[in-house]
Amino acid sequence: MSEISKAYEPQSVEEKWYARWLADGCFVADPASPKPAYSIVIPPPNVTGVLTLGHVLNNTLQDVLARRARMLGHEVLWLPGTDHAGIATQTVVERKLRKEEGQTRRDLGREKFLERVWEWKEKHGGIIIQQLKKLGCSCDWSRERFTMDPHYSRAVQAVFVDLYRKDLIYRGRRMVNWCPVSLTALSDEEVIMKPQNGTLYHMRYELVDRPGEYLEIATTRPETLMGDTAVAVHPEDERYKHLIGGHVWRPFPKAQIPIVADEHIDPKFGTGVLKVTPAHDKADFEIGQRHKLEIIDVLNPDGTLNELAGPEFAGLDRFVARKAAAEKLREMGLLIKEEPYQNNVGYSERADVPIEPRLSLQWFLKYPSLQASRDAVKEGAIKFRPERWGNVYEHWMENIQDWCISRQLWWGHRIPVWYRKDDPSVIHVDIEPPADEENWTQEEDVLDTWFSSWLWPFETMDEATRAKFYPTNDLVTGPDIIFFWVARMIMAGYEFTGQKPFGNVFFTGLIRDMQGRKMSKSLGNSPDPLDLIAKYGADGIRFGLLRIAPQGQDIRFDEKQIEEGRNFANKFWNAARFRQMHGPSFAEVDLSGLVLSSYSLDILAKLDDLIVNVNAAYAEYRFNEIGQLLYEFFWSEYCDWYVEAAKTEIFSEDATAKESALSVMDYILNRLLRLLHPFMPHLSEELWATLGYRAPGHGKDFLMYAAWPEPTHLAGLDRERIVAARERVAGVYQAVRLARNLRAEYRIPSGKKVRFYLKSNPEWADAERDTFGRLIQAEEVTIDPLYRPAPGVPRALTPLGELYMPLEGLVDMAAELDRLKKEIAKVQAELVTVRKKLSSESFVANAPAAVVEEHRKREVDWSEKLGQLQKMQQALGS
RNA sequence: GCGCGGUUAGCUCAGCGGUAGAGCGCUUGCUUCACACGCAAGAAGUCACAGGUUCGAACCCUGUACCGCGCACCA
Repeated sequence: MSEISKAYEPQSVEEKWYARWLADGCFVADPASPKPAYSIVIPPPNVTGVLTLGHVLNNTLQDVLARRARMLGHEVLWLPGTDHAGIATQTVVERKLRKEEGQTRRDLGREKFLERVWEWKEKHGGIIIQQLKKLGCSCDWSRERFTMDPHYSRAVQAVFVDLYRKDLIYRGRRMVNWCPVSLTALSDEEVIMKPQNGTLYHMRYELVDRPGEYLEIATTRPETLMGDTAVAVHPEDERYKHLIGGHVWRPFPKAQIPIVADEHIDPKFGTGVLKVTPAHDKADFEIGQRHKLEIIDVLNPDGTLNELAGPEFAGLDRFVARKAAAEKLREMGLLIKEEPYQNNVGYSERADVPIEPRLSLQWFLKYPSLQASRDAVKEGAIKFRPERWGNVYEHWMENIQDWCISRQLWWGHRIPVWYRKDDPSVIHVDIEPPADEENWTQEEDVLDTWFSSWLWPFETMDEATRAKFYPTNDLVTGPDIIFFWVARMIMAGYEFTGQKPFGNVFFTGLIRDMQGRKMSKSLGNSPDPLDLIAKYGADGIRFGLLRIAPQGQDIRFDEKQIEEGRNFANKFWNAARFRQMHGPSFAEVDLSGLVLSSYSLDILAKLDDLIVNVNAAYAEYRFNEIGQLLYEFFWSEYCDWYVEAAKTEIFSEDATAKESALSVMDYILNRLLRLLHPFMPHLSEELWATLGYRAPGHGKDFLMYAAWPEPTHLAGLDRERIVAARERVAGVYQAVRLARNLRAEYRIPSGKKVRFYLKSNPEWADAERDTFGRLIQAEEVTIDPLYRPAPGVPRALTPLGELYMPLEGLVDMAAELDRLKKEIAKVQAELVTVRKKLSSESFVANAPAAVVEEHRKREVDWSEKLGQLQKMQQALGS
């Protein structure tokens, strides 16, 4: 046991233990183990990802669950890995290519480009995995998976083929969300509605049959009018009813387009007339279908206008074209007015630009196993925490639309479909290409990334692993991906394994900044967790975050909270250091062999309560409460009270008493370190080793494999004695508080030793005198049942007896009288409140006996206090 | 528009039917033999508002206001 430094320095300790755990294979899961299984799969971060505070919270929670499960004797699998993240990764590599080589992916060609992406992935990908290790995550790294591992890729394709054969996958030309930057279709979930300040243009189209008469139309998108193939009004709209069936002139390219009637039109909006552009709006497309309208697509995939828009617009960006079209209308005298207007526009989640509804040929999936998936959550086979997310899930499932699963990207799982070169309507759908491959061309598109991650809980496992560890126990994730990932995993689980993929889903809250804003790179309000780890230690950030992370509630991040975690670690460090200073610790303590002080019995009983409460909080995943419980017990009960009280024994000449107190400290610290381990693994492991503790565990020497402590209920000890001891300790502590109060009231400097007189029965008060005196910085506590205080000596009525603190003329008496007066008024007010309550018949009749009893006691206490104060007032006044 | 959260001490948050709690910050005093990343004492809240249920409400019910989120959306 070497001397340890005053302040905890986490960096070297954390590195050391992480390396040892790894070297010893502590995180490796054994499918052949006879122990009961416990498993979690990590929500695979993007390969391009770097650690955010969200990840820290999320993965700390998983680590807590995994580490506790190990201590409870489970064989634990925490399966890590990363997601290939189609668009994100492709974008990163494309950007790099453009910047460094001035090339586009098309310059390289598909194969060469993909080689580059893999190269990038090997070199820069998965930084986040290294960062998770810094956090202390106990993942089984030997099983790290990637959603484009060869096995995994095959599984993704097999699933596609399977669903195709079940008629759940089909190809169709439909309106999809098109991202003009990423140049791919997106699913509905990848579109975010944002309010936009735009302009509502009022324009007019001339009636073909009635030259000189016009229909007034309001639009936010004049640049698409070249694709208009009708105008629509509500069939019952009296203003326009007579015009239905007629035509108007589309100004450019000039053409006659019909006036149709459609229920979809809201007569109250704008002018009640809608220009119908079936190629560029979902609703318009549907109107077009109903009225068999022509579809004129005037946009290129990249959001510029094409030649169908006319030579003066072709090539213009959609937003430039908007102004140009409005300008042209103005020149033609067709623009009536422009007004500022706010509407909601769908944005591409990734590229952060407005998406374009676009008609294109895509692959779609009818979601499988919907019923089973809905029932699972509704009936509790899968439990969402907090439960309210179940409603969100149910609502989405109820209104679910087919999933557009094809993406016009290169990085991803290529769709296993081949078209015959001589007749593309003949298709081959299989994992394997057709035998005469040269006569076929493979589908260019890849699959949506989520079409691979929805298999994550089981396709990451081989058969033996799955037999042992699937279904997994807990999933920890953010509610923002409930549709993207959670719901789809449940469906995939039932569809492909016939089972739920996990039993519990714990949704964390979002971490926000102090202004309540989402953390984001562009705002620059997201602190780098690695900086925080360097500054406060991984255990500090873990504990700090866990303590403030309530159940599924958003969290405002404040570095102060992390500081608190670090301080807690430091306090632990010093508590261990204090223990270590007083000689070698006892690895295993048998309480029944010791003569225990009242203080020891009291703290041991509190430890039992702590274990019970911590277990109860774990059962409900109330992590913040666990943190709170540990903090309070350790800091306040153990350090502030027990250790301070036990110093009497520790510094005494009585070797037996000293050993008893030190043994109890070992007993407590031993269990406390185990309880702390999931939250602060490195520090607890270090102190476990420093103090030389061992515990009956699960075969390995590390704390991380020590058994989870159980409450003993102080078995084997005399119950009555415990009760009496605890009562006495409570009395002493209360007396200490009152004495300290007295000192502070009279502004006695903390360091000043003071003489106290205790008018009390010496028989037992004497036994606690040393400890009592120590706790109140007494020069001496004189116990004298016959003590006669001089008039006006400040006193406190304590459970130990009347305590006096002679001031020896150091205090200003006038100020003292003044203070007493105020105090008396306060006590009188309290008395009134209590008496009022007690005089209420209904209260006495209806409230539980214990509550009434407490009020009675309070009444007695307050009146005693009042009498006492009044006496003091008299004494001082005279 | 529909739904879900939130509103408690200066700040961040616990509490969810029986005298309002923690950490930070603030005030006062402490180089007390583990710890100033500390110790001790303290000030500080009509628990958003209005009704209701109850002997009793921050907590349950009904509304209102404001903040946030999700879903759906009208050009």
